[in-house]
Amino acid sequence: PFTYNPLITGLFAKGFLKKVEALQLVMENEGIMPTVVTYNAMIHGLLQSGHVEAARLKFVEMRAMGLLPDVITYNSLLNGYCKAGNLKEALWLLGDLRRAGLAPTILTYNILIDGYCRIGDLEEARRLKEEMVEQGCLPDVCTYTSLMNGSHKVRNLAMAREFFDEMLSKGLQPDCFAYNTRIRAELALGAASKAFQLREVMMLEGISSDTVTYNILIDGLCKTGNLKDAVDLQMKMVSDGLQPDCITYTCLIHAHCERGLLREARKYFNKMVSNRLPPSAVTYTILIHAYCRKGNLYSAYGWFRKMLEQGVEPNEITYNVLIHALCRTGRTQLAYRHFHEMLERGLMPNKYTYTLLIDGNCREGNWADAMRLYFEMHQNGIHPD
RNA sequence: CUCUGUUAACGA
Repeated sequence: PFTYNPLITGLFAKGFLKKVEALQLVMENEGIMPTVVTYNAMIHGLLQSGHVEAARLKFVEMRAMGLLPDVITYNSLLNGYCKAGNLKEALWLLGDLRRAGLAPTILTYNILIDGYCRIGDLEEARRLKEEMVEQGCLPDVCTYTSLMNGSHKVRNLAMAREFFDEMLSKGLQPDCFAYNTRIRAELALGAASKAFQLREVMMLEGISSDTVTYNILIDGLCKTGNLKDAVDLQMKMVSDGLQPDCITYTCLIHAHCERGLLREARKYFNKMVSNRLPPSAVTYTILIHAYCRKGNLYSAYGWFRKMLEQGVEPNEITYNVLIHALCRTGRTQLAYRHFHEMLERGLMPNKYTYTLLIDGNCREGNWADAMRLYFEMHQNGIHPD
C-alpha cells in the first residue's frame, strides 16, 4: 500500500481515472489490501474530478470491506457535498461522523463554513464559526478567507472588511489568498482605490502579488470600464517578472469582446497560444458568444469546431450560448440537437437552457414540444420562474 | 502515503 497509495494520488492528479481502476485491480490480484489511506486517496481524487456519486460508492465499498473511515475520509466527502451545494447531505454526513465516535477537526469546520458561504448563508456560517470555537477549534486564515468570500457573494463589503479586521485582531497574519479575496471584494463592490491601497499594504507586509492578484486587478479594471489601465497592468505584470496565464488572457479577451473589439480579442488569443498557454473552455465560450452576439454564427461555429479539435470539452455554458443564438434566429431544431449533445456529454441543462428552448418552440408554434420540455424540466427538479 | 480557503465566460 505504501507504494500504491502515492501512485493513486498521482494518477488522479493527472486525471487518469481509468488507470486508477486498473491499479485497484492490480492491487487485488497481487493480494495487497487497500488501506483507509488508499480509499481516502481514491475518494479525494474522484471528488476532485466531480464524481460525487462514485466517491460515495467508494465510501460504501470501504465500509463493506471492514475498513473504518477516518476523519479525513469524512472531510473529503463533506467537501465534495459542500462544493456541490448539497449542504443537506453534508450535514447528514457530519452526524454520521459523530455517530462513528469521531471528532470534527478544524478542517471539518472550515469545509462546512465554506459550504455555507458558497450558497450565501452567512448566518449559518457564522453560527458554525461560533460552534467551532466552543469545541476548541480556533478559526484560522482559511476560515476567514471563506467568510470574506461569502460576504462578497452576498455583496456585503462592510462584512468582508469586518472579517478581515477580526482576523487581524486575533493575531492572524493574512496570506496571499486572504489579501486576494479582500481585494477582489473591494474591486467588485465599488472600492477600487481601497483595493489598490491593500495591495500596497500587502507588499509592506512582505507578501508579494502573485498571478492571481494581478488577474483579480486586471479583471476588476476591465469590469469597471478601465480597459486601458487593465492592459497597462498586464504589461506591468510581465515587467515584474510574472507570466500572464490562461486566466489573464481570458479576462482581456472577454473585455475586448464585450466592447466589440474582436480583432484585438483574437490578437490576445493568438498571443496566448504562441505563449504555449492552452485556451480553456471559458476562453472559447467567450469567443463563440461574441460572434453569436454579432450575428456571425458562421465564425461562432468556426470557434466551436476549433475547440472540439483541440480536445477542449464544451460545458453547459458553451451550449447555452449556442442554443441561445439558434433559438433567437429561429433555428430551434438545430438548438435541439445541441440539447441532446449536451445530455450525451453528461451535462445538465439548467433553467436557462430549458427556458431558451421552450421559448424557441413557442415562437415556432411547437406547443407540443414546448410542453414536453416543461414537464421534463419539472421531472429534473428544476422549477420554472 | 490521503482532507479546507483566492482569480475568467451564458442570464431569457
